[in-house]
Amino acid sequence: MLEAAVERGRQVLPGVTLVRAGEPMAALFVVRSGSAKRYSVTLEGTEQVHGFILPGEAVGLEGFAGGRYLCEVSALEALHYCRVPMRKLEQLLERLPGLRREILRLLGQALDEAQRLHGELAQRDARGRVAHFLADLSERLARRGLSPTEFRLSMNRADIASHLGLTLETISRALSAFKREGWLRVRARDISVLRPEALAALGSGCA
Amino acid sequence: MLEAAVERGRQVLPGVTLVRAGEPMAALFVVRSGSAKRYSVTLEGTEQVHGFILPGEAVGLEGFAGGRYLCEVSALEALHYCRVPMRKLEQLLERLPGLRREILRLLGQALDEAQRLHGELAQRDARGRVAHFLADLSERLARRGLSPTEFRLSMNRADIASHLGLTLETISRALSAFKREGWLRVRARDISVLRPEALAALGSGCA
DNA sequence: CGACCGGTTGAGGTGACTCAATGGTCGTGG
DNA sequence: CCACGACCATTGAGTCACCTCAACCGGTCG
Repeated sequence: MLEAAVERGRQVLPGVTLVRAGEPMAALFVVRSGSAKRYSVTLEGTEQVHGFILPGEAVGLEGFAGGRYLCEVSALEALHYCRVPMRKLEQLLERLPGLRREILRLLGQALDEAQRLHGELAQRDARGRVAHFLADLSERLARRGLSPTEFRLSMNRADIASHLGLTLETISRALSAFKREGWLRVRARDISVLRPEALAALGSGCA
Repeated sequence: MLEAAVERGRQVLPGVTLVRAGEPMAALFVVRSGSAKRYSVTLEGTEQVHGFILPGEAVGLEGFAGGRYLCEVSALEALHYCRVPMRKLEQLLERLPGLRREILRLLGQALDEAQRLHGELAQRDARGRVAHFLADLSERLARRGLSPTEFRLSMNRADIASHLGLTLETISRALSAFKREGWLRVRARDISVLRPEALAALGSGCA
């Protein structure tokens, strides 16, 4: 049943917006490949990046609050995704207790993630935040079977800065510092993690 | 059916912990009166306050992530609450599509709230965060029919500081500054808001 | 070749933190 | 009734991390 409801094989180019804040929540999305950024636009017109979406992750969950999406999501790379229209989703929730639990789990996880991020911003300094960001990215990539030590950042420094509540210069300086200390190799957006433990330590706890 | 499932009229004294991180998620709580703080304990043993719970608000939603609570919740004042055991909740979700939507809405709102907080921490300075905190509290109190301009903070400065990613001295200084400028009257935990517009302006946008 | 965009690096300013002292309020016990 | 201590809040002085502004570098595209 679930299989039948999913619309597969859609794709978009980099820069294309998947969902817009304020639009009615017509469907739930899951990214199959590529990556995206989730952000909102403040009253002053600046972007606030709330997070980055990797393969296997869901898009549009905040829409459950009021039937409308609350964030914009736009592709950072060429991106494949599938979508489940809300109509069908509601019908399926009626019949499949397992799916019910799964959706609740997804929402709970999103909440947990938001909470962890809150803790980071509230407690860590710039280097700690950047270290945590890299460690987190690394772990999420590994979970999808990709290399946790060699990867390419699909977002620019300004996006990372917005997400972490810093400036792009500070991001750049933190990366340079990690490079200088031999923890990373950095070439523009290509990252090689040489000492994952060092990052993890800075990123979660023993600052 | 819903009525029958709710266990009513429970109460606890200030300081008592309602749920603990790591415990199996046995029930969903709703606070009827009083207030509570939601926090997690970091590896170093410090508290990170994630939010404050007012009457009419739910406790324990993050538990959906993995069947266990992720935060501690403890009462700041004498507190009345009711609870819905998870067993019953699952049965009800089977039968009541309205309840299903309601739970999803609650989770979506929690996500929205977390996201707004993220924006605050990432973009605003100390005064802006404190102003937003007060404006938000004021609005939530008003929604419950309480005075939006005269209230008593049930949490201490350290809890506010932890929540906003600041120090307690900075909270104190911000409140004193607002007092000096004639926006507030502050006497220990008693707050009178004299110029709500000024707070709202600082708290959301026109910094 | 030149313009542009994203990223790096430097110099200087400042807002928030740290550390420390003072003040207020409440509950307890003399 | 007052003395005392505990706890919370306020205020001040000095430091430091991050921001701001600005110059520079290296690709890429016309």
